[in-house]
Amino acid sequence: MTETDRQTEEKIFDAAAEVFVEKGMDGARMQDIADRAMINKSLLHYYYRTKDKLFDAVFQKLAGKVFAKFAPVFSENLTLEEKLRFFYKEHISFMNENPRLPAFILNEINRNPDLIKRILKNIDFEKFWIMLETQHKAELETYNITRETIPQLMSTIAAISVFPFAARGVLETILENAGMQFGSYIEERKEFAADFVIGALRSRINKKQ
Amino acid sequence: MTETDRQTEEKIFDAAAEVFVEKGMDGARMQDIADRAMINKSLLHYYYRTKDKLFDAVFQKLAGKVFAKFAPVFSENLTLEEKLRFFYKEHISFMNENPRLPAFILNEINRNPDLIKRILKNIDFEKFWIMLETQHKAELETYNITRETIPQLMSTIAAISVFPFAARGVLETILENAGMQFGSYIEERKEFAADFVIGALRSRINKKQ
DNA sequence: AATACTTTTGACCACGTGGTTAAACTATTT
DNA sequence: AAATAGTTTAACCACGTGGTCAAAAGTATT
Repeated sequence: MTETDRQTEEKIFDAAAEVFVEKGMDGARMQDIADRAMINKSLLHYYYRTKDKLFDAVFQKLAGKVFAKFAPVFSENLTLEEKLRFFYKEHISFMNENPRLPAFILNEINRNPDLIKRILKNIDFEKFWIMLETQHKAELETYNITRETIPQLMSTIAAISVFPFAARGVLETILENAGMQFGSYIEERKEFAADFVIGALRSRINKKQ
Repeated sequence: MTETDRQTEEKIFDAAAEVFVEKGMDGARMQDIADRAMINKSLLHYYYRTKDKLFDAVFQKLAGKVFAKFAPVFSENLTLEEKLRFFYKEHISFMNENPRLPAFILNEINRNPDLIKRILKNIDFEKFWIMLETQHKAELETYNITRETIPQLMSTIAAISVFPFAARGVLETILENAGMQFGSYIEERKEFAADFVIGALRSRINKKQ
């Protein structure tokens, strides 16, 4: 099977993913997708009956991929601090290869909050906490991390890696003014992020409230 | 410009701001804006000739307001740590009153990066750094903050307050699963964010590299 | 009261949109 | 080879879109 013989459905999906990520659901045009897939517009409707269904297929797959990227950290046999370094290295690298994905997903969820529920409803956060607790009981105590502080902590950890991509346009302009490149900022960030969070965690030692 | 002029123009602007923030540029409809302003659609075009011009007016004003919120921190006579606490309290409160603003602005910039250049080009970041250096010379040295580390630091500080609003849909769903409210999460965050950053900064003391 | 000017309206338009349909083409089965 | 089922296409459509325009309504000036 040659390059051009790729299955039509796959060609459509890839083209749709490109256009949707670039323009968003509202800004995307079926004709644009058809053009990029180098097929007739009617074929879109033959494989995915409506724009909504096509968007849904694309979103579910891409969003699933992104959220899955948070998981493998827990299968590694590392200390909490090592896991943090591992996470930022992996996660920022992944996002750097798909730089528009975070903003796309966050924005579409903002447009239609139901989109995310299907993806997250399968995740058992209680189980996740138990796993964390059994793997890192001592460390959690040391850092004074409890079930109650998890949301603040986790959202902060995610914020530090995701935000630069969600706010890429702003950041690029500011960095440019300072004579820096977004690319090297991102490279730096892998280490900076881990150092920053680990520093914040260590400062919690012996500060039970 | 008469009294009724201002009223109409203001009514249009407010309605447009609502719709644009809610639906984004692509998703917004001129008819929808006219309906909310309770006027004829033609009147939109009478005051703001095109959708683009109307959007531009709205975006420039809202974005300007948001970025201006970062400034007043520097006019206060406080230590760096106090300023951080002050900033998070003020900034998160402001965003909580306009919860869709951050996602809207970030997304529209992502759609059209030129939008932000007009706003940021007037800001002199060199002057900003000099101000910071003169106000907090000793502290910057203590925390080992240099001109080079500023972008990483500042983007991290912003990330921690902005991200929860940009990712509100995801966060709300996750918090719900854990039996928590977004509102109380945000209230907690004002203090958590400051503690976290201050902790990270303190861990930099005597760690010159 | 008449005039000139501004604001508001309804009717209208060209165009791009997502979507449909019937026919043409291709592969598979009989 | 013929019939059948699946794939692809061009032509088409209803509709919503941003935008226009001339006339009406309202207001200020003379």
